This record gives sequence, structure tokens and C-alpha cells, in this order.
Amino acid sequence: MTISEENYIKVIYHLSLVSPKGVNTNAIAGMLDTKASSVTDMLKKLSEKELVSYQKYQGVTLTDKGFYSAKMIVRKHRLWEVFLVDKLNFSWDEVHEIAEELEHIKSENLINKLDAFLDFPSFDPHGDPIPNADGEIKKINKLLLSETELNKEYQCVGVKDSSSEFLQYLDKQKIALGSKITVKEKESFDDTLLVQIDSRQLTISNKIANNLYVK
Amino acid sequence: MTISEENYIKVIYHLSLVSPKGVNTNAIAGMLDTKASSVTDMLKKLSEKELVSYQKYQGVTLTDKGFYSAKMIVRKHRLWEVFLVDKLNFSWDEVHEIAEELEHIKSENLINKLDAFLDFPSFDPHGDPIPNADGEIKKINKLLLSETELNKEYQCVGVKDSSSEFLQYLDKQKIALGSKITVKEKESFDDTLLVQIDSRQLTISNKIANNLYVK
DNA sequence: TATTATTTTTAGTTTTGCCTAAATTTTTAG
DNA sequence: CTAAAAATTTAGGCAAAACTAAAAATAATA
Ligand SMILES: [Mn+2]
Ligand SMILES: [Mn+2]
Ligand SMILES: [Mn+2]
Ligand SMILES: [Mn+2]
Repeated sequence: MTISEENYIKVIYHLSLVSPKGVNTNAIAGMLDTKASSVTDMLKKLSEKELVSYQKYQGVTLTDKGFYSAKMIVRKHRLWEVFLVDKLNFSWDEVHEIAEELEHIKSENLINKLDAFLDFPSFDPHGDPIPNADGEIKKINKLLLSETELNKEYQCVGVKDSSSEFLQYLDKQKIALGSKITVKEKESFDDTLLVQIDSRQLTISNKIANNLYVK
Repeated sequence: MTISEENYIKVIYHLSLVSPKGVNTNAIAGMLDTKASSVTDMLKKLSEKELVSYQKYQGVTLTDKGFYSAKMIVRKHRLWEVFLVDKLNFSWDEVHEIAEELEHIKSENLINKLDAFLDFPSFDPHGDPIPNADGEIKKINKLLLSETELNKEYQCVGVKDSSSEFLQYLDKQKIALGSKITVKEKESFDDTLLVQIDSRQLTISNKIANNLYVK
């Protein structure tokens, strides 16, 4: 697979988690910052290689082969992110871009040795699960902060939006994966939350609450 | 710079250490396993970007800019090789191919953090010097085993040929960087050497002696 | 020096991945 | 159910990086 093909497969994977019936051409184009006509061209090629099932106008899904390939790319991406944060002391808002390049390095041996070196982590720095060498993914029951019950203690386990702006906001508010969070009050007018984080009180907008996973 | 451009610059760098007057089109083609006509095309592009000085039929040399770029690619290649051997437990004959890919990862920040993580190594697993962040290279006075004096103790510091066949031969004979080597006798007919390595006696062909650096 | 031989460049194609513009199909609304 | 809107595909092209074949320049040699 070329780097371009890998990027398409990965995007189709991510989109198919949301629309399992079939992924739209325009959605793919949007994620890859390219044009729908280019996507159509690539879908034909991926279909030829039996990485996706594609009938024109009907959207696209991954074949088993494509699904496995996608998970291996995601595995590489997330393991490299762990390496960058845990070993090289990058902060969690700096690693995504670099991992976008590292995920295309070809050696399977490399990624398995990296996995061992990192002690077989199950989650990346953003709380996303890391597929193991067989493509199996550990699921956890997480929910958005906006969906939690009042006065019940949760633990922060991930982010939905992993843009550096959002991650830097969390850093500024000293909210990290592992932080204990309890929603004390919910303002019905705008869904703003009054929360207790570790031992601090904080007011959190609905937008934030919709992008923070807890369990 | 594209990956292809980087590969050309790196090859021109290596060849120009041997032929500083100017590197031949065919020599470049040979190293990159491509055709002379493709090289000519690329030389025009690199010249356009002021990475090389090139006049047709006259061979090519790196500009200061090209020379610095080349050293940064070599720096990345060799640092990644150190990482693979020291941290991921690859053996020294397995790392070159993977480093050929890793050397094209773009972030300067990444490579400087990797450098720090590895404790600023000066030499890679094959004994080749690693340029620092400014492009400076630590030179050592090394010579080939075939050029040594009889009955004088040397230390193995590098390999000229770093093919896996040669490296695996050295592993088999338990010759590693750091090994103490003394040439006891030289057979004048075929230049075969009788050497003492650490505490063992060994007969070594001229071909081997011409590819092992000592100091 | 004149003539080969070798090296290098030019000319013309190919493939990959992308683009714009136009045509087609599907979906949504009236 | 039809007409407009939206989504998707086709057609035709472009740029990068490779190739082959042929031409031109340089180097080697008789
Ligand atoms: Mn990421
Ligand atoms: Mn991540
Ligand atoms: Mn190498
Ligand atoms: Mn090396």
C-alpha cells in the first residue's frame, strides 16, 4: 500500500465507525482535504485491490482485509504517540502530526518491538484504544461528561476532539486523563456544568463537556 | 524536500566524500538503482532549488545548503539506527532498511528529542559518526585492519561494508565494535591475517581486513 | 588526430494522485 | 410525482518521478 492508499483506508475506517452502512465520498474528501472526484478515483483502485467494497453511488465499506489493514495503521499511529509522549517527553497536543508520518513506516517487526518497549500499552495519550498485533481492540464503557449523572464521581479517560486547542485548554485547566470529575450542578439554560475536578471547582461549557470522555 | 529529493541529496553527499571534484550521473544512478536519464531530470530540479551546483556533462556538487541538508538526513538515519539497536534490541544488521524510511520523518523537534533520549551518541551501531544538530561531525583516526602494524593492539571501531552478510559474519566470529585486535602474522601470498581478537586466535581473509576499521 | 567507446542529456511515454468542469445519479421538496 | 438540489462520477489534464530510445558531448585509444 502506498502512503496515500493507507491514508484513505484509515479515514474510511474512522468514518465507518460512525456510519457502518457505508461511507460517503464527500465525507472522505472532507477528511483528506481533497476533492470528491479524487476520492472516486481512489475508491476504484482500493476496490480493485479488494480493500473496500464499492459500488458507485452507494458509498463504500471496508473488506475484512481492509479493516485489518486499517487497524494496523491505527495501531502504529497510537503506539508512536505513546512513544513520543512517554519516552521523548512530547506533550499530548504535539504528537498527532508526527504520528501521521510515523504510522506509514513499513516494518511489522519494528512495531511489535516498539509495542514491547512501551510495555504493551492499551491506550494512547488521548485515551484511544490501541489494537494489539492481532487487531483486537480493548473496549471500555466511556461516556461524555455531558451525559453523566449529577453528584457521581467519574474519572477522565479520553477526549473526543483531540485538536491542540482543546488539549491545551485542558492542560490550562489542569484536567488530565485520570482526573476525578464530579458534576455538581447543571445550568439548564445553556447546559454549563459546575464540576469538581480533583479538589478544585470549575465551570465548564457544554462544548467542553461534549468532548471529554469519562467512566 | 520530497523523499525522492532527499534520497538524491544523501547519495550525492556520500559519493562526494569519495569524489569531491564532482559526482557522476552514472554513479548516482547506480546507488539509487535508477537510470541516468532520471538522474539528469532530478539534478535539474535540485539545481533549481539551489541544493546542488550542476552544469551539464560536468558532474554535480552540493551547495552549502545541500551539504547541510544531507548531513541532517544522515543525522536522522544514524540516530534512528542507534534507537533501533539500543532501545528496541534490533541487531546491527537489521536496522539500515528501517532507518532508510525513518530518516525522512520531518520534525526537527523530534530528532533533537530523540538525540537527547539516546544521550547524544557520537557514533551509530556501525561506527559511523552522527552529525550534531549544527551538522558538525566528530572525526576519529581510524584505519583498515589491512593497514595495521604487526603485533600492535588496536580496537575495532567500525565497518566499511555494512551489508547484513558482512555484519552477520562478524557476529558469527564474535567480532564487535570495541573488540581488541592484534595482527600476529601476515601471509604474504594472499594477505590473509592471523589475528588475536580479545583472547581468541583467528585467520582473517584480506577481504574482511579491508572492510573492518580499527584505531 | 581521427575514430570509437562511454557518458550524459534530450525527447517522448507511463503511472500515480491530484485537479476542474461537465455529466449523471440520487435525494429532497414542493 | 415532478423539479430542483445535492452528491457522485466521468472526461480531460497536470505535475512528479520514473522509463526507453535516440541524440549529443566527452573521454579513450589506435
Ligand atoms: Mn493522533
Ligand atoms: Mn491519539
Ligand atoms: Mn544505515
Ligand atoms: Mn549505520
